[in-house]
Amino acid sequence: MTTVGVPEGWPATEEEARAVQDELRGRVVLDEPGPPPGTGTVTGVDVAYDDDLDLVAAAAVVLDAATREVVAETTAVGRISFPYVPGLLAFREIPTVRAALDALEREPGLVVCDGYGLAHPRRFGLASHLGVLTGLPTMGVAKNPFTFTHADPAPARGSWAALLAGTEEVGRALRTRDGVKPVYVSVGHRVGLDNAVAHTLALTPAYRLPETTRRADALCRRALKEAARARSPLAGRAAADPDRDWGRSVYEGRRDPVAWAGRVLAAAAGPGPRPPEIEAALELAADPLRWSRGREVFELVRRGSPLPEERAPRTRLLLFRLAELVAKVAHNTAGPAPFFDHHAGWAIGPLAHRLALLTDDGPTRDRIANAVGEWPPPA
DNA sequence: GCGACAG
DNA sequence: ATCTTGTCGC
Ligand SMILES: [Mg+2]
Repeated sequence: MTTVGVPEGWPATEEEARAVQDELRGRVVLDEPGPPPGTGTVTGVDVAYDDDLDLVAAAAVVLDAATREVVAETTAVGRISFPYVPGLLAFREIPTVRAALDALEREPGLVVCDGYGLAHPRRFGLASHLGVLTGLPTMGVAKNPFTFTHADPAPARGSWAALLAGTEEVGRALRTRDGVKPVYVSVGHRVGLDNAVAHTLALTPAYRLPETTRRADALCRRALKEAARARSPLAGRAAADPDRDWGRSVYEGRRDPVAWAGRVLAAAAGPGPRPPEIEAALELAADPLRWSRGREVFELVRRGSPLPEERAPRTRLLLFRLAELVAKVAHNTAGPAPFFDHHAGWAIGPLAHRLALLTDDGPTRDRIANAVGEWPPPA
């Protein structure tokens, strides 16, 4: 298992990500038929997430194309590199998927992705993107329809209906099992559509989804559980927690939770130079007109925050956590659904308390206590 | 402007 | 994707 961070220069906004797609889309190769089904190897890639733990796990499983037996498999774990935005899935999945592919000791052959390739608003879905970045032949098999409408294919396995963008066929809804919901096949890089459909049928001897994605899906989920367990061995328990109860009462007693959270963060950050992420959270909290941008600030803070196992100063880690909570509370107050955990604000008081106990500076400690407004009863 | 929207 | 028990159907 390899570990990866967010790549240098990785897009941080939707605008940047769309620009990257427009830049790279010209490099897709669409005039190669690609490897014939049943020859060489086929590898499935897939990703599983735990957004709360900021964890992504990817798997690559190489199958013998003729026998469909597993001949190699790798996993990689990384941080969340981008939020899920329809049309920008690749920016969320690719860094960790690439790490898993790079860890392979043998050539992957044709790569089968869990999602779309050409059948994408800008003709540059996950499979296309991965193909351009790796040079490997790629195709996409999606479980759900996306942008393009299609007729319902006949009930027999092998039947299909075109995914049409105007008059252009960008993919096919393909029935892989009799009477079962179709999958959605589109080409990625260096593979033709007929060939992609043939591969999909060759990979679905028993179930709706290709064996490649079934195996990669199972493996990356296992890898995610393993990574989550390694990070917090005690996760999963829910015990009575007096600190949490106190945090709840402090938070819910506030007239203006967002401004309060901002003042607590300001006190905890102390005077002097502050990391830009903290600064952003402070500016967010200070201006009600910005609260609806809480989600973006949350993502900014999350990207900049040190990993729990990193040997960064404890206070710095907690400060970033506090900034995340400020952004969450702001979003929950003014932002559009979906909301963060409704109880996010409950953690602010206890977190500030812990931070205060860790600071050597007496005045800062007092300022934090002051900003919070009350202090937990001694245990 | 509103809703839909791969994983 | 993820949260989760039972339940409807072959
Ligand atoms: Mg997937």
